[in-house]
Parts: sequence; structure tokens; C-alpha cells
Amino acid sequence: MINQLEAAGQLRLAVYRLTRQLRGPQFSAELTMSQLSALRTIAHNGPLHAGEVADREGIKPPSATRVIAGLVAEGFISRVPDPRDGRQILLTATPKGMSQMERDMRARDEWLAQLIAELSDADREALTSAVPALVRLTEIAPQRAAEPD
Amino acid sequence: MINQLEAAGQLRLAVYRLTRQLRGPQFSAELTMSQLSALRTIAHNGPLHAGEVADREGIKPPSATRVIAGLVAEGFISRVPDPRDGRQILLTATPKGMSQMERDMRARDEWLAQLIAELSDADREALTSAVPALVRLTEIAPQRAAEPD
DNA sequence: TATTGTTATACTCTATAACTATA
DNA sequence: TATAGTTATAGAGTATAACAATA
Repeated sequence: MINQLEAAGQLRLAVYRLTRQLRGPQFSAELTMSQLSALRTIAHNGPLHAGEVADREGIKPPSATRVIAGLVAEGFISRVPDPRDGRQILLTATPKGMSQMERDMRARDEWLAQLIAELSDADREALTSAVPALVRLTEIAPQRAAEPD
Repeated sequence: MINQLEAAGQLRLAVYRLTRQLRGPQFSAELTMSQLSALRTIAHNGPLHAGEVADREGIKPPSATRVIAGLVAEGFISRVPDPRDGRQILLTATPKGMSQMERDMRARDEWLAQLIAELSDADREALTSAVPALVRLTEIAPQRAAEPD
């Protein structure tokens, strides 16, 4: 159990630092991290209600409202009332949003891929084969009720 | 190269989400994430100047000033002028800071270890053996001049 | 003049509590 | 009355630009 805890500690620190760097201003990116993440969720999962975006992103409704407002303001998603329930809204990625998303994802992914390329062969292999496990780890986090993607 | 880019994309998303969850209010933590990270850096690396903290944390001096001010205000680190250069300050973790750091790290690490424990054996194995690689990845991020720990 | 750290300011990201509109 | 989303407010975390003090 000590070893698990030690591994958790190193993992915690590493993901924290990596995220901090991924957020930084070293990218020619239009979209912020939270916008990019939400846009991707909307683009991959068809028309979604605001609450569904919040659930899938693991954020609270007011936070979703703000991210959505930014995406709508720049024309990256469309926002129409749900004809079946006037309280709800339907969010869909626009073509402009789709292409911007792909550009921005590519910029950030290339930066990270370049970092990965500098690792030793063994490290790179270990890391890439652990990626699916890491993805599943984020899927079992307790507070996320909705199934991701 | 397509595969590396794909892996980078999934890694990017996963670390972003995991950090978001680690930051959340599900912990009985005194220290914020940035305070915990900076305190750990100071505790592990003896007396440090403010600029060294900024470099090791990968943040800019004004950000370091703020984090340091919070830690000093709560008595978790001491802050004295460097006798050899009046422009610099020397930061040292106090006993109170050390014990608080250990408590908070443990709380967050246990939360994460519990999540890891829910993975399949194969996933858990892949993840734990990739942790050193992930740590090294954060060490080669371009903008970090100082060597970590 | 160069370096170290701080102050002023602003922006992103998130949360809780209170509110509005619809069901 | 219950639900979906928004508004108001606050706090963490970061940055750039301008400044003060010391070397």
C-alpha cells in the first residue's frame, strides 16, 4: 500500500505540472483549455444539453454556462432551445468550431508529442502503453455520473 | 507519427481532467494545489530564493510572490533576507509547514490511490510502471531551466 | 546598469447561493 | 413543486508591464 501511495503522489505531481505547462501561452491557440475540452465533447457527442456538457466535463452548471457562452459568442457552437422542453438548450458544434478545434488540438498535441519524442525508447513505450489506463482512470472519478464520450 | 499524436491527444485530455478533479473541493485540505506544490519544493530543496522557487515550479516571479505570501502568512514557511545579497530572500519550510504538507499530500494521494485501486490489474500495472516516465516528461518541458528536486 | 523581487492589473477557471423560466 | 439554466459573487492561479531596492 505504501508503494501505491508513493506512485499516486508522483502521478499527482506530474499531471499537475504537465497541465500547468499545457495551459501556458506557448501555443498559437484561439481556444482556452476549458473551451477546447467542452467543444470537443459537444463535437463528439452530437447535440447536447447544457447539463450534459457539465456532467461530461465534470464541472458544475454555472461553469458550463460560462464556457458555453464564450463558444457561442465566437460562433464555435450553435445554441437553440430544445423544441421538446423550453427549459433546455441544444448545443451543436459549427463547421467553424470544428475546424478551429482541430487546429488547436493539433497545436497542443504536437507540442506534447514533441516532448514525448525526447523521452528514451523505454520511457516512451511505457508512457504510450499506459495512456489507455490513464484515460480509464479519469472515467471512474467518483463525481462524474455521465459516461464520457 | 499519427499514433504519437493520437497518444499525445489522449494524454493531454486525461491529465487535464485528472488535475481538474484533484483540485476540487473533495479534500479536507488546508493547502491549495499551488501552495502544496511550492511548499514541497521548498521543503525538499532546503532554503531557496524566490526566483529558484519560480524556476522549479515553472511559474513566473509574480506568481511565486503570491504563493509564497500565502505560505508565509499561515506560518508554513519562513522568509528571511539573504545576508549575502539584500535583494534576495531565503525561504525555508517550518515544522508546522512540514507536518501540514504531509497531511495534505496524504489526503490527495489517498484519494488518487483509491481511484487507481479500482483499475484492472493490467491497467494498474501499466499506469504504475509509466509513472517514472511521466515524471521525466515533466522534467524536460522546455521552459523549465532549473533541475527539479 | 543589471538583477531580484513586488505591485498593479487583468484574464481563465471554477465554485456556491440565489434567481428566472418552464414543466 | 421540481428542473434547467443563468446571474451574482468570490476565490485560486496565472500572466505581462511597471516599479523599487540592491548590487
